[in-house]
Amino acid sequence: MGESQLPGDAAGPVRHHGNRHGRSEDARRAVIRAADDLLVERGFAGVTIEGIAARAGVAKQTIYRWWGSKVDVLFDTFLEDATEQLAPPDNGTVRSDLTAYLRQLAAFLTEDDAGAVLRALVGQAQHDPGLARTLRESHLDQLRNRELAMLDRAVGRGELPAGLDLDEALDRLVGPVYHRVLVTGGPVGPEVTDRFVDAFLAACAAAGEPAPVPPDQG
Amino acid sequence: MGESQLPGDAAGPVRHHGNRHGRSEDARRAVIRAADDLLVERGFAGVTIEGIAARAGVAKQTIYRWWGSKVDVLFDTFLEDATEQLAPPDNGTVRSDLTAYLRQLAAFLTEDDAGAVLRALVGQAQHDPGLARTLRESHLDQLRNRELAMLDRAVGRGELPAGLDLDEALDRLVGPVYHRVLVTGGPVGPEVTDRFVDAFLAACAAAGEPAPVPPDQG
Amino acid sequence: MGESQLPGDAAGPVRHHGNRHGRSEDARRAVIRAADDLLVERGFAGVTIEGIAARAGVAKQTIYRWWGSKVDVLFDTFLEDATEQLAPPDNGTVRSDLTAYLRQLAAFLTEDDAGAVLRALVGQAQHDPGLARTLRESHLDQLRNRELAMLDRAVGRGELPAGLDLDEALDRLVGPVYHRVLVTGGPVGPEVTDRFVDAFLAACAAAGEPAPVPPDQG
Amino acid sequence: MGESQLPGDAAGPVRHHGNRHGRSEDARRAVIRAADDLLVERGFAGVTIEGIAARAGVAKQTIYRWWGSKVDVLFDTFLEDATEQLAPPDNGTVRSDLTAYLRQLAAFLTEDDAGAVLRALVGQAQHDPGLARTLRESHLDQLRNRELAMLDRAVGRGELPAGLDLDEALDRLVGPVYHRVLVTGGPVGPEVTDRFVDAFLAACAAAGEPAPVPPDQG
DNA sequence: AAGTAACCGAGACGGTACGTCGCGTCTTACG
DNA sequence: CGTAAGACGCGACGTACCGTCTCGGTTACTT
Repeated sequence: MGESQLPGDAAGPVRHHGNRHGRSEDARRAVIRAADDLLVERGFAGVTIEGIAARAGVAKQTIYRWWGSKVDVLFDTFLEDATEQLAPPDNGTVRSDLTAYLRQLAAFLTEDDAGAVLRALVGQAQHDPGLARTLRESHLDQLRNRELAMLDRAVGRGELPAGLDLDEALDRLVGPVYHRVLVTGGPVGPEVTDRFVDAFLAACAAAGEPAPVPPDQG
Repeated sequence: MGESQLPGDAAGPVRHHGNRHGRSEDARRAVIRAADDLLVERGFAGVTIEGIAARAGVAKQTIYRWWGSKVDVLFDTFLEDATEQLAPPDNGTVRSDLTAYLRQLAAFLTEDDAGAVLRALVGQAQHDPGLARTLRESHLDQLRNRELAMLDRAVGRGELPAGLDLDEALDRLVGPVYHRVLVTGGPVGPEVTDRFVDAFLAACAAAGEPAPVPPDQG
Repeated sequence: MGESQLPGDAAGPVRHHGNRHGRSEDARRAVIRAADDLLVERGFAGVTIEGIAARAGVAKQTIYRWWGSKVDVLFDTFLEDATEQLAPPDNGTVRSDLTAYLRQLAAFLTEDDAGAVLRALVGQAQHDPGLARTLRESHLDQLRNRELAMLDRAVGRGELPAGLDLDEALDRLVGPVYHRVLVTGGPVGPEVTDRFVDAFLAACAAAGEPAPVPPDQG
Repeated sequence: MGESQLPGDAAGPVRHHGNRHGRSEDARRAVIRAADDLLVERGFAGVTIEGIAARAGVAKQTIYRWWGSKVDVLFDTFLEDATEQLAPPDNGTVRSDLTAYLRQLAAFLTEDDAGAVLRALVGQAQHDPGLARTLRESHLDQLRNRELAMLDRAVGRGELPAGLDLDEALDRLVGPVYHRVLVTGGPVGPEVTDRFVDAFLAACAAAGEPAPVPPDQG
């Protein structure tokens, strides 16, 4: 999983074809493109190594040389178009940041091709602990850190209470969105995500004051 | 999907054996049991029709006669042991109900065998819209209705504001739990779920009053 | 093989249907008819117990109750229409008897439905010694005896030499016909079979005299 | 049927191993050998693609890649060991040639493993016109041509009448042998085949002279 | 007239083998 | 040395029939 060895990123236009100078960039892109297309056209089960190879005009061995499985290829497919697509913003106010980000997240998950890939990967991760780990380490953790930074900026600005557990706060924010997308299939339009932000901010505001509803006595 | 036709339904010791009167109850249970065991022991990929058949001492054709796929079998596996396992309680107070339920939900998803099946099904549903639909219609909707009733009781008692959108409220409650389980893999122990309930109640309380933090002007 | 128990042959029109008095004649005929049709329409491989049962509107068990296999059914099929179809004639002269019989045999094997069944059975008998034995004992031996009697009559009339080995003579007569039908697929029209008879008779005639060509000295 | 594409043809140690240059010769031989063994040990019904694959240590797909059915494999099995096994001799005299050849043929059909394969193929050909055609075109016709040449040499030497229909003559010669082997199961030892030759030669001799028995008047 | 027993249809069952698909590994020839 | 090509052993797929079984219904001989 995730054993994809990227080619010489910095080295400029390395672009060979059946030679001794490193992997073929053409082949790499053809594979990723083919995998993406197949996922969108035929769904996860329709993505096979043989299918990718045939569609990309590439030998199976070439795929196995650089990736470990079809999930690995999809993973690169995902990284290719999605890495910077989900950028927690920095607009200056919590409300603005959060509403913007949740709208962006919802749209990404439901409308973007890369979002479809992510859903497929998260789905597959339920069957495959190794993939789950790779997925988190290679992507979700970075994203999460950027999301946490967004919250941290709000704390710095005094918009969120200092003692807030940012991890849990984040789950309370994005959790409902993921839940609708992955589990209920319910709508996640801007009105919905905006209200999620409202509720989140209301809870945070209340947490900074004496709780108006006394805790459970039992 | 979900094309399993149950036999003698409600009552009566209907216990046939492969004749014109319907399917063999023995075979049905052996299949479901085998699928469950295989999922727990070897994971989703380790569940195969051939494997189930061999383990259950049943012919493949018998499985194909009554179920459409391994997912279908797992679905019945899930219904078998989980239908009543997740019962939103009615303890008399919101806080008590919600903390109890979220603890129960988290434990189910992370510790119970049926929870493992549910995670697998939700994962597979990401690749299979038909399964997603069946899963919701056959199970998740009922559960959700019971969950909504739990919230509704709290509204009736005046513990939650009357104008609350219960659907969104529910997503804000259980969403963070599912998110941790399905996406981040973070912990969902009682302390965590209790704090989720705290935050939820705080937000609801605030919603019933003039908001102490003014909404974003932009 | 050949375990078909025929019903009370002599007892008149025994014709019941789901009772305790013996097998259903309707079912028996429907089965035989279905098997015959299937053989002609779809060939030997297209004859299956399930297919016969479905086509005859009969339960599989009914077939297994009275026959042992599809070959057994075909066997009855064959006996039904072919037992008396191949009757070595008694016209008074060898030449007449033999030409008539060989023409009849060739036509039966190549044109008659029952001939198709016989070819199928002989074919199957190559794979199945048990069937081969049954086939000979139940049918071919009787036929052969009638054929031998035909030759014996000719010997009695002095038309064939007294010392003739009738078994070998018969093989020299019908063997070429079977060979063409079963092996080469060559034509076996009346002109051909008539010439076979000519040659046979010529050899027999020569055997009654001093051989004009001296035997090999080596 | 007979769609087996042979590799390196005539000569040269072409010995590849499952690459772009053609099929694996090892696999081909293992398959043929396994099929042969299974036929001899368990009969035609005991020959299955799965059985062959297992015994040969070969994947089913490899068999299906190069052959179309078990009959196809048996066909190659047969060609492998039998092509030159039946060689009509050229000893200089008809009697010598024919007695030798008929003995050889009878022994081949009744004792040789390849003979068993041929019997199975001829049997199967009764159910399968395609196989019948292939069998004739791929093997029997060549053999027949060699047999006809043997007779033709005798005609050239003046040992057989010039006007003889060689095709029919051949059927009269080998037909009785095939008949015994395929139909009656009667013995075909040297004494028997020698007498078949005697009769054949007697008929031919008589055909060259005024017939001592006048033809039928009716 | 009721009971009973043999045969019927239907069809589910545990199996074997089918022919296909995709896996991941391999060997080669080319550039 | 990386590539396209593709054969290989392997495992699982979903299907077709096999031969066995249990069932409820029908019918005609008991009693």
